[in-house]
Amino acid sequence: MPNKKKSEKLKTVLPSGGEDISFFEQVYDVVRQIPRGRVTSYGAIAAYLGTRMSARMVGWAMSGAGAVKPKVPAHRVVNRNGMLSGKAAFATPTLMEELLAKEKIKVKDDTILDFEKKFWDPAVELAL
DNA sequence: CTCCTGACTCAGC
DNA sequence: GGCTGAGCCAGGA
Repeated sequence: MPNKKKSEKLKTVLPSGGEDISFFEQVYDVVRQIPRGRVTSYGAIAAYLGTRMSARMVGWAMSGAGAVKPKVPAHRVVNRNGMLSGKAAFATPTLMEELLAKEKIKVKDDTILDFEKKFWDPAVELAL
């Protein structure tokens, strides 16, 4: 079956230094490390990767989060406001909220309550 | 090959 | 204090 590495398509042009992983994989790696009951923002991940302004790429990387394995808890990633901007990208627009609810995360009006309290900063937790 | 859009964010008005 | 524009990287038409 002609299918082995879909990520190969996402092959990046990262500077030759040893890092062959793409920007997307870096995002996935960080997101997978998000502990249960915690959430983070695209900007935080982007900042952790060193590209604060490329938060869009982070969100976009999440577009393939459901297609990449192992599974990426994209539902724990929201925008800077804590709003579930990407809920529409899930199987169902309510799936994201449900998943968060299972982690004891309260969501009101598509926005995470106590967001800053449940906020998980990779730059701090991972202390890179 | 060029143009546009996209799960964002910041700065300016 | 809310809206608009610009910047970011990458992929699809």
